[in-house]
Formats: sequence, structure tokens, C-alpha cells
Amino acid sequence: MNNLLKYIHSLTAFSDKSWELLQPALNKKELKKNEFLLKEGQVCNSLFYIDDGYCKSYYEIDGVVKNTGFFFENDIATNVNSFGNGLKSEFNIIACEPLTVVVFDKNKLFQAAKQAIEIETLGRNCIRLFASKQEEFANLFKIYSAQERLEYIETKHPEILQRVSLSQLASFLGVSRETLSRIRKRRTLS
Amino acid sequence: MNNLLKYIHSLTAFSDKSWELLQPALNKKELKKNEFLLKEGQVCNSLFYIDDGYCKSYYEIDGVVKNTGFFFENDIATNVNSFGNGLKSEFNIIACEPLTVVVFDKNKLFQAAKQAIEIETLGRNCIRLFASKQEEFANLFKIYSAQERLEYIETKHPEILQRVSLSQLASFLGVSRETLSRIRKRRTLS
DNA sequence: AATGACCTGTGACAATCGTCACAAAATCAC
DNA sequence: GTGATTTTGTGACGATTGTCACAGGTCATT
Repeated sequence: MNNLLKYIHSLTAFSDKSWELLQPALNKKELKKNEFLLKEGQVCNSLFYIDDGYCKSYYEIDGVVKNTGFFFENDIATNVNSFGNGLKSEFNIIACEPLTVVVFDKNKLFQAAKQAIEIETLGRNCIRLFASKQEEFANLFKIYSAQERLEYIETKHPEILQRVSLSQLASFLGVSRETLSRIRKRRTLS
Repeated sequence: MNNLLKYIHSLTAFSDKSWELLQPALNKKELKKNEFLLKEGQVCNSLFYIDDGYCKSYYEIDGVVKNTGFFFENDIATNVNSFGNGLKSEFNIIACEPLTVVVFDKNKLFQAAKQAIEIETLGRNCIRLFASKQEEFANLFKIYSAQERLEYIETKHPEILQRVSLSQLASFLGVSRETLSRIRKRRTLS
């Protein structure tokens, strides 16, 4: 839990008492590669703090996998829409490597937040970071071409390229595997 | 302020006392068409509750306008990244019609939130809605084609089509104006 | 060494898209 | 109403992309 505590302190002031109050909502969990954190159709009642390893979110449409997000150490993975509104999730979250997460249980988290405003503030900050990330990637598609999106990831988020295969990255960039391969080729020629 | 109060009550339990504590952070403002709520390069220190009219966020890249979001009545408009981290905004927010907004001042809001957990919770819920919306639109680009994105907007967010011109909508969908026009033509022929 | 699973590249071809240019239609200001 | 401005549609053409098919490479396991 040390990584989590550091992460929390980087986000907001957090007393020992708040940390104690938060404990009942936390649950450390180890997952094997390809185990699900969240399945399509389920309601998401958890936030997943990624302690070690990484996971991805993906839609499966007509049998085709479309990756929508990658979550590494010190990220929070969840389905905000399902978590916040109690709706069924339209996508999956799956471990891409052996994965260690700290699971925040929604109900117990809300109970704890009522007792300590620091926990409420922590929640707000977690969601703020999440929103910030989503905004960043949503805008990528509106202002950049496929090639520019790749270059953006290369400069601003090299960690993704270091750990995710190009096949996996392609749908995240909104292009086919073959197109991503050709974009890379085009550049080396010029 | 009636609309805002209803909006708040739809999000979270909110006492009269919290409402009073919140007042110093609020400031009603009227803007003409094409007035800026936020300019590129500025730090965003406000949340804008849209009371009447609508506005949009856009990047201007090499002189070309790229719309990234539209905000209507009962939406909150802001730059989460700038607001949360105190960074300069990379995009603009501008009134598309005569606009009435309630401006939340960041510092005064945070001060009020320290005194009432209900305000802190309100903040969390506002950001949660924002994150939810961003996630929805970010995923659109990863899982759908341009035509499918248009159809998604038509069925799930018809209010955008009713109020925004097709020229304005095009960059939001990540295509050129001409392509959007042809997608519409293609469909009427089949 | 052999096997199988996965990843990457590439050729061919059709579909889609961006850009430039211009015209028609709709809207706005006076 | 009239002229100006904005919006939308469309033709032409080159660039980019998706799809299908196949080949070579890497890596872990046996």
C-alpha cells in the first residue's frame, strides 16, 4: 500500500486518521494476465489503483477488439459512467500483464468520504485527473491527423509505446494495424 | 440562479446553508455573441455554468479553427486541465449566442468547499459528469467511423445538431466540412 | 530443433477523405 | 426588400485509409 499512500499524498493533504478511515474500502488484489477487472454488462462498483503491471479498456464490436485506454502504475482505472450512474459497462477492462491493484469499493468509499472531507477531496482529485486525461485524448482526434496523433504519443506518452505492442496501439489511435505500420514507414523514408 | 439551484439539487443533497456558503463564489454574467469565456494562454480559474445560450471550446491551429466541445444549458464549461493544475489553456471558449452564465470562482469555491462537505461533493459530481462526457466522446473516435459518429450524435445528442451548424459540427466530428456534407448525401441515396 | 502463438510489414485494390475551387441556398443587417 | 455574409453542396483529383492475403520475425515452450 506504500505506492498508493504516496500517490494520495501527491494529490491532496491526507491525515493518518483519513488513511485509517479509508482502509475498510481498500482491497489489494493480484490478477493474472488476461483476467478481467471489469466485464461488459457488469456495473462498475470499483476504482482500481494500478500498483504494478498494466491493463487496458476495450470494446468488442462484431468480434473486433477496439482498445480505448491503457492504465499503468499510479493510474486509476474505472468506467466513470458506470461507476457514477450505476449503468452497465459497455466495455471491458483486462490485465495485460500480471497485475497488482488496490480495489476501492464504491459503497465503502462513499461511507468513508462522509466521515472525512479529505477523502471526499481525494475522490474529486482522482476524477479530475481522469477527466483531464480523457479531455486530452478526446481532443487529439479532433485536432490531429493519424500521423500527428502517433507523434503526440511518442513525445508526450512514450511509456505507452515502450510497453504496448503496435497492434494494440493501433485501435487506440483510431487506425488499423496496417495503417499504423505504413505511417511509421512513411516517416523513415522522409 | 434558479436553474443552477435545480441543477445542483439534481446532482447531490444540498442544504440551504451550503447554498448560502456557496454564494460568494458565484457571479452571474452576460456575454455577447463571440465574447470569450477563456482565451488561449490564460489560466482557467473558473467553472462556467451555462444558464442560457451556448458556447464552444476550440483550438486555433495554423489559423484553422478546430472545435472540440459544445456546451448548452445545464452544462459546465471549463478547461479541467488548466483549472486543476494552474496551467495555461491551449484552447479558447467562446459564446456562440448571447450567453448567460454563472461563474464559479476557483479560490472562493475551494474556500467554501472547506466549510461544507456538500460543496466538495458537488464539485466531485460536476467533474464526474464532465469526465463521463469526455470519455464518451473520446471513445467515439476509437470505435466508430466518421459516418457512425454522425449517426451517434444524431441519436444520442440531437440537441447539438439542432443548434450547431454543420460547418461547426465537422471539426468536432474530426472530418472536413466537405466530407460531412458527402456523408449526409451518401446516406440519403441509400 | 521443432512447434505454435503473436507481432510486424507489405502488396493490391477499393473506399474514404482532404483540399481547392466554385456555385447555390439560407441567413443576417440595414 | 436588398445587398452582404454565412452556410451548404459538389466536382475534380491526389492522398490516406481499410481490408484481405500472405510472409517473415520473435519468443516461449516442449
